[in-house]
Amino acid sequence: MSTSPKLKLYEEFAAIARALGNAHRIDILEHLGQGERGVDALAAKVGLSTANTSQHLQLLKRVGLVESRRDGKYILYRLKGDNVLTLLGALFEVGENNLAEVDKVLRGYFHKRDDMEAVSHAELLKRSRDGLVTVLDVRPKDEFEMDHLPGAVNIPLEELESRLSEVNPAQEVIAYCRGPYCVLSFEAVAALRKRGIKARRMEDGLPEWRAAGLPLERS
Amino acid sequence: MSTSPKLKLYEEFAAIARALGNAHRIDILEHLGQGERGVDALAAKVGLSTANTSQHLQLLKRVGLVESRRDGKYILYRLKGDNVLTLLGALFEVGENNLAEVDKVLRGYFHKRDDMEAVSHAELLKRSRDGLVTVLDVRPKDEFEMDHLPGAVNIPLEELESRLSEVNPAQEVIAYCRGPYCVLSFEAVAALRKRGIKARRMEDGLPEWRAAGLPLERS
DNA sequence: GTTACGATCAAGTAATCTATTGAATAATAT
DNA sequence: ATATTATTCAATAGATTACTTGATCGTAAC
Repeated sequence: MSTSPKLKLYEEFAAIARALGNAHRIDILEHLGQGERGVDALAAKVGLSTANTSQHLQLLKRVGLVESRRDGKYILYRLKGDNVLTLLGALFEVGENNLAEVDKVLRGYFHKRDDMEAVSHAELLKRSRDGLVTVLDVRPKDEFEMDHLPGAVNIPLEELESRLSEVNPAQEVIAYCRGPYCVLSFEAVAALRKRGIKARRMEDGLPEWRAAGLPLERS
Repeated sequence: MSTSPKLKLYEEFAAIARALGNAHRIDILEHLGQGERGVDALAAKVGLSTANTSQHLQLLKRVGLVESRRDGKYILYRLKGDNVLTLLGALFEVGENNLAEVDKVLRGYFHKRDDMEAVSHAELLKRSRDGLVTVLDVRPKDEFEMDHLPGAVNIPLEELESRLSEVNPAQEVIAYCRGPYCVLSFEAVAALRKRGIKARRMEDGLPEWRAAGLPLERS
């Protein structure tokens, strides 16, 4: 059995899986989910050296998870198609359902995920259109500017404390962030609630919103 | 930043991905998709030593992709929930769409996949109920006996040549197998067509059929 | 041209993964 | 009890992976 064609195929699939087999690369993919990024910018976001980030990106590219284009002296990387997000979603779901460790981290750190009943895209859209809620984008300013939910207000998490007056305390706040496990929105909801402001999280993040074909704004 | 909680979480997800990062383990998962199996039996199917298979299985178990139970002196492993199949499906899809290598193998070996327009579950079910087609299960006898599509005929691929007379040449044959990349059904369709018998493949395999909640038979 | 900057490459080290071997358990059959 | 069969454990060698460092290459600005 000199490597059957099936195994050859599986070897290719396994290579894709291996590419997902590193926490930093998953982090990189989440950031790319926000939109195109250059290597250096990404490196700063994920806290790795440029060279290292470049290598991770090349690996991801080799297995077809991301693609790149040159823009002047920058090389911009982006996710290659929506099925990458689907794959990540499937991976997260298995983890959340099948791995006790994940559950522990979620419950322990993320202040009990279920407590913060997540708001679905549909509900957010409806209540936002009716003017019933404040949609809060807690990502850094540069990410917000590239793309955000329609009508969203941007207060990066670090500034939330100091800019609390900008939030209308009479309305419920729905916070969102990069993805389903982005810490920022969990923290934001917790902080707002401590101030007595009604707050919930959107069920996932901007990339999933975009993948669902829902409208976006750019400023 | 002493490993943020997000990275800790991603590390768990990455561990799951790494578990999928080996062709043999994907093979094992495909076989487990057929149903519960003991270690030795599996080892024989996937062509690995018992010890090695055991280790792979334990790894898969550690990350929540499979679970096990004892039955007498056997320890039976099975997939842990349907989302594992979903994850595999997502992985396959990314590979098929984004990786040129995969496409090459598919076209090269599998006699041009698109040529054999795959039959959907719904179409198979309908045409089978109307008695218009022969549903052919080309997996080994033991797998067939555990579970198979209703009304399916079992002729393992190796026996197809010699048992060709059992196939009604007036009807179209729909062959299926273990999963979307199971070689057997591709081969079977090719062999049948060479004999002038109309034949197509089901779009994927038995595990996906079961996961879709469609009826099964046991003999 | 020269300089600056973003990105990649090449080489090296420590850590991890794969498969093998042979020994150790665990349950059943005699 | 003892033997048998199924599975796991422990130790190991060889391959692969992650990250660092410093050199190199491409493009744009001066």
